[in-house]
Amino acid sequence: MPTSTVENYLKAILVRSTGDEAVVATGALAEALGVTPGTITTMVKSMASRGLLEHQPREGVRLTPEGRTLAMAVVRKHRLVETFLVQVLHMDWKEVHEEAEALEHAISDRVLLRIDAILGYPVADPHGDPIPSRKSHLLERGKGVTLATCEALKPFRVERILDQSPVFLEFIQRTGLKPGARVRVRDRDPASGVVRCDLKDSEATLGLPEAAKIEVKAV
Amino acid sequence: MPTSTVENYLKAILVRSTGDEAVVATGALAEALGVTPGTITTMVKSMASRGLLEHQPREGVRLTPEGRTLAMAVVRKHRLVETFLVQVLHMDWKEVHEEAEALEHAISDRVLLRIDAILGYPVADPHGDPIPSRKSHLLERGKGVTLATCEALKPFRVERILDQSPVFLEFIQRTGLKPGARVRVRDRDPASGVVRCDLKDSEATLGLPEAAKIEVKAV
DNA sequence: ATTTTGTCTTTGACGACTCAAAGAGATTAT
DNA sequence: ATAATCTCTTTGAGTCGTCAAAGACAAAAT
Repeated sequence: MPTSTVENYLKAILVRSTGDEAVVATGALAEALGVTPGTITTMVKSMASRGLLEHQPREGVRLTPEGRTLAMAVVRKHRLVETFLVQVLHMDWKEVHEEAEALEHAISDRVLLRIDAILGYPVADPHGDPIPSRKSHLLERGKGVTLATCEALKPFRVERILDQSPVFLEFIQRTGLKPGARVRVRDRDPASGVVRCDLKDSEATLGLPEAAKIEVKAV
Repeated sequence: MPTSTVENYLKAILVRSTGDEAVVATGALAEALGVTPGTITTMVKSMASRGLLEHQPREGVRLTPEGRTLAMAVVRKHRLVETFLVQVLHMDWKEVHEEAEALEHAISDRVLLRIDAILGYPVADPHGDPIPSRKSHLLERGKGVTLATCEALKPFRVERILDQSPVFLEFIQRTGLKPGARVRVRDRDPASGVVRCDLKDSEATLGLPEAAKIEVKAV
């Protein structure tokens, strides 16, 4: 039974391990977890000795199958809890991320199953992030189509919000760019870095980096 | 913000501090928390220096008003969570104690308020234990009327189960002696230590120490 | 009054997690 | 090629919660 610290390390590595190599730099982890680089080195060594990951000094870190499975379970818990807090406890979707951050380490599999059942086995959380199934070993990555890259003037639907920070979610809330919303890019100006979108009966203006955090799908 | 260990110490002291003096022996805590006496001494000293309790060496320990308030909040969380797990998640009431044991340290006040509201501000958990209100500073003690002491042949109602251990709850479940059940003591034999009770359409036989763990109220 | 017994405290140590600061490797710039 | 820079690792130290074992105290027994 990993401690909640180890669970957080696993989760941070998993959501950052992209593509084939799936190697994550220790510096990125230090940044993400808010600890000093030395702390990461120490923890990573101990996790490696427990078989949760492989550590190539000065290269980075890669989850073993076991570490990956554990990490997936944590992500699953987190996203199911988020969904539960919104759907059943009617909490504000801007608040639930941090609540789930604590709860994900305290909830047993038994309770999680009940939650899953009550929610009707959802496949995505309120931010549009996919909820891994119980046996899944793959974390679906974003397809890469976002408001920063999608074709202009064609209709899309917001699929997923790739940034959980309160300020950004507050903006999403304000503009109505939540998962499920219909959206069309009116124009995109690389020079000024501004994207203008039309929604059902409103419009939104945002910067390119922010647009890249809103994944969309053709509709 | 106390750690979950400190919260457990506070809770253990609170539920054991009876009557006026409200002094708890450190040995009782060691027993209850499953740690060695030396550990209790160490923790108790650090909690005393934080103003959560007073420690009379070789006498015992007494919560300060601050410690008491904190402890009440933990008990409140525990019992609300238990109630939630049974009523909303439809979990078996025999399982919820240990689940709540973990969850009580991870749930924010915000979430707790939602839970409280959804449950309709209950005043007792599934075992009949009173749920302290948000500002309450008193932990209601058992009135002392139990199946071991109540008048025979008169009708009573089960009010509260004073033992949360799985084996005992399993017995309660089996016999139907759950809070709310109507019960009448047919006879009590001090020589053999046996109490026989009638329920709605069944009967139950139990030992005197066990009968003392079932609080009842005249009806 | 002295010994025994039971309970509580002290001491030294350890594992998990963390930091600050110094050191080592690798990459980029000059 | 050498220096500068950036990133990562090492080292020494600290906190929290824990244990085992040795010591101190007080109440009960003789």
